[in-house]
Amino acid sequence: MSSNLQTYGSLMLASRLRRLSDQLYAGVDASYVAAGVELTSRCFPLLLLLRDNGPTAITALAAQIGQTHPVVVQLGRKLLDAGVVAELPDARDERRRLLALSESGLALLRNMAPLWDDVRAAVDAVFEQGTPQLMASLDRAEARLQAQGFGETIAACRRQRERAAVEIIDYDADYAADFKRLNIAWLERYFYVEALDDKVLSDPQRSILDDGGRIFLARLDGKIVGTCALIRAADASIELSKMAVTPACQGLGIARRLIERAFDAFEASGAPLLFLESNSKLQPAIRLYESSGFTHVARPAGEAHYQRADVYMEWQGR
Amino acid sequence: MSSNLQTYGSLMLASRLRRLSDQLYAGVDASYVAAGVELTSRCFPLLLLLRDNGPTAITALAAQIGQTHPVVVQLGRKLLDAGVVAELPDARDERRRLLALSESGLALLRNMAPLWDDVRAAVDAVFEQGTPQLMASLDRAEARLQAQGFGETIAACRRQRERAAVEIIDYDADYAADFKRLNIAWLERYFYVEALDDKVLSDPQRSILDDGGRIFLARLDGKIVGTCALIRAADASIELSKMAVTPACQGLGIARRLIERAFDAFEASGAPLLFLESNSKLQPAIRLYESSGFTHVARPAGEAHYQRADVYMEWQGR
DNA sequence: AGGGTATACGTAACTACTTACATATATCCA
DNA sequence: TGGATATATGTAAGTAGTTACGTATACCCT
Repeated sequence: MSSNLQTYGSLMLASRLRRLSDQLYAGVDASYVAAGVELTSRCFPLLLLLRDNGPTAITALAAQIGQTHPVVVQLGRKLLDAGVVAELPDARDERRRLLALSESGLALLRNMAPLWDDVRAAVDAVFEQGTPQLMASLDRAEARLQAQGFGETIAACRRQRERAAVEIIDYDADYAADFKRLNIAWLERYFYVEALDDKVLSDPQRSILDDGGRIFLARLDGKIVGTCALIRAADASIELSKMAVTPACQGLGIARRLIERAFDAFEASGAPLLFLESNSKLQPAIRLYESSGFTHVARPAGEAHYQRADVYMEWQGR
Repeated sequence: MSSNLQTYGSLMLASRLRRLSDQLYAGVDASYVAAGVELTSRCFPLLLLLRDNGPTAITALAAQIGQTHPVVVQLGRKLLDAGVVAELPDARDERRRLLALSESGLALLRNMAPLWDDVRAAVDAVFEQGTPQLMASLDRAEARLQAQGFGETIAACRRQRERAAVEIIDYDADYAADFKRLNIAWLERYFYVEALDDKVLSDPQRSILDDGGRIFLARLDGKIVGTCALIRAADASIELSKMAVTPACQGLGIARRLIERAFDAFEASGAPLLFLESNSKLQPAIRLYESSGFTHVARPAGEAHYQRADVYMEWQGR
């Protein structure tokens, strides 16, 4: 036997649910026709709501049946024609038009009771006692999807997968181009490339590593997507610098993991002080630094290394 | 809080499944757009089938995705335009047109793998570990519906309910009109009304009951829907007669229950013989008599009561 | 009080299906 | 072997929903 949709599991869930829904609708409609009911099954959610909640405005109905308001407008027309609902104005809001169940609508609903018993029994037959669990599952799923749409849920899963797939690795000469590319892109995005930048970025071996500094890289699927560096200052203190993550991979916690790795290296080095320089317009970065244990302190004597630096922070440990 | 669809339980299942399906489709499509996939999620069932089953004809694909063939024709056009499938003729059947996955289609599917992992993870998140049960439930429901459509399932439930709601009661003068109506309708449907019929049916009290006969009625929701009678013959044997069930209520086992009640009465009466006369063209009725313990025997001396009678049976007990 | 913004409803156009029907080829059977 | 019947595909029109947009009323804020 060749493959069919069942083979693909939950990937094809939407398709199978749609098909199931269509079959249920068709069956119910057929049984209504057989019973001489003139309206289709799609009309009854509306009628039941009107019975139980009294006269209701179009958009309120739409929200309750979980569909858009044009559906209610169209259904409403049919129901008015059939005489099972009446329309009345809303005294307090002239934009509104209330739909209300008519006498004949109420009579119709009373007549439906035995038919509906049959429908419920048929659902139970189809799901073989699984109906309560199914309904509970549906309730939960609807609540979940109300809180967070399915697209966002997928995006969250993607982020989580990528987060797990990101590795933090040590610098290697093979990555020189990546290191430069990421930092230049960052500079061009937020500032401009100063003379010192180009010197440092073009030869990280001499400008950072040979002095006892460190460079860390974040790798996702073999591609370098983030970096940061520890640079040894003249007085043996260490500067956290060259922090950059590609925009496509922001929000995956990569910066935080780079910093954590830097903290490990700093602590192992025995250096007396870890500081950083940044710019006040980089609020998300600064919040990250603050939440990682950096505090704003007065800059010690001496000039900032870069023109863009108007923020100075020192690390207090985790 | 006012009612919403959850309140109505499995009656609104079709509506809720449809809504859920739409939300899932929309979410998946959004994630495809975000990932730069040009095709919509509805295309992929087809592509997966082509990958796993090789070149396939239009209607075969339609059957496997569970939709009608025009869908496949339309989808196929889109997929051909996109270059992900190719079409080829079927050497053995010139009516057929086979769709086959192209190289770029295969490449596309390979690229989808991580995205689909996210979709599956998101489904699991939405159903909170309930996915396996849900899929099992779906499998069962689909199998059930394939064996018997939902409309038929509802009809079967209706029959069962009505069967349970039918009561067999004793005749009462209030029901004289019903008794006559049912029998006349039956006669006009299959034969014509003979002189003796009208005499018997118009005054059952004198023609049946006063001789020690019995009449039983089947009542559904207060309405008389079936009848049968025991008529005492001149030689003290008893004839089962006047069996009629309204067409709308046939198939509910009403005739059988009427007969069973007649058997009870016959046994209580102590009469020596229970027989019936019928017509060979009433095959369903005759099969019922046969399965209830009646056997065909030679008619004893004497004429049949009615012209239409060409079948004579006697009861051998249950 | 009045001007900008939000909300309620209606309408038009689009999507993803369906059913119904037309046409060509295949198959079966006397 | 040819004629009836069945099957494969295509096409047109209908259905149940959607999004996008227009208009009128309500609301909010200074």
